[in-house]
Amino acid sequence: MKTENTETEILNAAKEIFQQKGMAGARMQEIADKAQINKALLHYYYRSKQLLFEAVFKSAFMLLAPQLNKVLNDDSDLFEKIRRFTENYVSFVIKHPYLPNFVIQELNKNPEFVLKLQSEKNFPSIDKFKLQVSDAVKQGVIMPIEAEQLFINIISLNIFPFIGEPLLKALVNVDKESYNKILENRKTEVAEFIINSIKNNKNEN
Amino acid sequence: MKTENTETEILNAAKEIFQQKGMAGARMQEIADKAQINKALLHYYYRSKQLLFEAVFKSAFMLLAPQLNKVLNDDSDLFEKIRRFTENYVSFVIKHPYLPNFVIQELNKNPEFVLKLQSEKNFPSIDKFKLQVSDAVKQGVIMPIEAEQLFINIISLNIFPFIGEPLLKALVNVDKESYNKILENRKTEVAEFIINSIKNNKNEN
DNA sequence: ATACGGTTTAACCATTTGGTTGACAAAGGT
DNA sequence: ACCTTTGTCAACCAAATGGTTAAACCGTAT
Repeated sequence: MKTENTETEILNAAKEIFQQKGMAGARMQEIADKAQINKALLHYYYRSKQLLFEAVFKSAFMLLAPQLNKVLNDDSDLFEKIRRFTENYVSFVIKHPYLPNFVIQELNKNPEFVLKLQSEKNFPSIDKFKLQVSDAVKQGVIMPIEAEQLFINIISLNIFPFIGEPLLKALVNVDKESYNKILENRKTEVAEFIINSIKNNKNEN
Repeated sequence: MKTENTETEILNAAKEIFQQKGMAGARMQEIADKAQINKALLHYYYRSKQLLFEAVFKSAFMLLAPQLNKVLNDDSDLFEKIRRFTENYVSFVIKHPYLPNFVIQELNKNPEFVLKLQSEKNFPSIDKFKLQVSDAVKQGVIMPIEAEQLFINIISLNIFPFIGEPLLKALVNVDKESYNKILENRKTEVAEFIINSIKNNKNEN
């Protein structure tokens, strides 16, 4: 009886395959091979491809959510928060290289999926961040900007370089190694780029 | 004999299906249905799913490339160029909503694809942009920044809000209509955000 | 030892899917 | 008129694919 072990073995194999090939491109047999078990076991534990996929997807999102919460519900100072998030995010994605792309991609092909996620307890909420931004604006720490726009900017600058890697690597015309250096530099560059844009230079208090 | 017409009819149908469902998710029968022709005709004109897909992909990229060239090889002033690009890009994507996501996605699943694209004559090159940025830095118009980083920032801020729409819409917690308003505002907001970040305030010459 | 529960497998099944074939129609040249 | 080329289709095919089944396996409680 390996019981519990097999189930997670399957989930791990499924994560790899689904995240690399997507729902449509993944093959149940390939997942079974990677988990080194009989294909029937996939159905024994997860009933169907759809359900196995949903387990993988939910698990992936649950890994991503706390990352996003770092920008949204952390209590630290706005600038510090931006710095910490941009620095942490790179290391996170290096550990899970296919994850952001996977989540984005499947969400695009299945937009109603988001409803299931939103009902989860720890789904990130932007409310606290909005207050923090409007406070910073009122106190003259930063130039007027809508929290939504700032949030979208932060996320875009951090996530897209990974999702668009093949395209950007070709456009910037560098090899894998140089691109990784560029990404490494972004750990600090992006935060300064953002802060530089929003900080209010007229008030030096 | 409708000849020439059928071929483009197929390509148009294939574009829609492939861009929405990706290579793996697309079905030849569905493309034939959308083109209102017999499935055998798909193979008569394009031999295989792979070749039909490549035709669609290349055509999609050829639409995207000139957009990117606007940032790279246009002769206008740096700030003006950034403003024009961010403004134009939104209208472009509204016309081709699935296109950027499609290109990014298939490039991720097929990174060697990029080689075929790079050999094309009008593949965007960053060289001119690099010169322009380093000149602007030398002349004190903008703060020191590497052209590659600036380029990645511009592209990220403009493309990601579309690719990540389902995710961002949920995180920012707004409906389709409000999100579109946010995107509309970004036509100008993004350019100012970028320029604000890089422009040198100390030299007012 | 035996019976029982959950676990695992090989073999199997129905459907889907990309691709092919052969007949036939519609021009177009001679 | 007749033959060749091109375009179109219904029917067909083999392979792949998600899913099922019935039997075997195995630890454990009786």
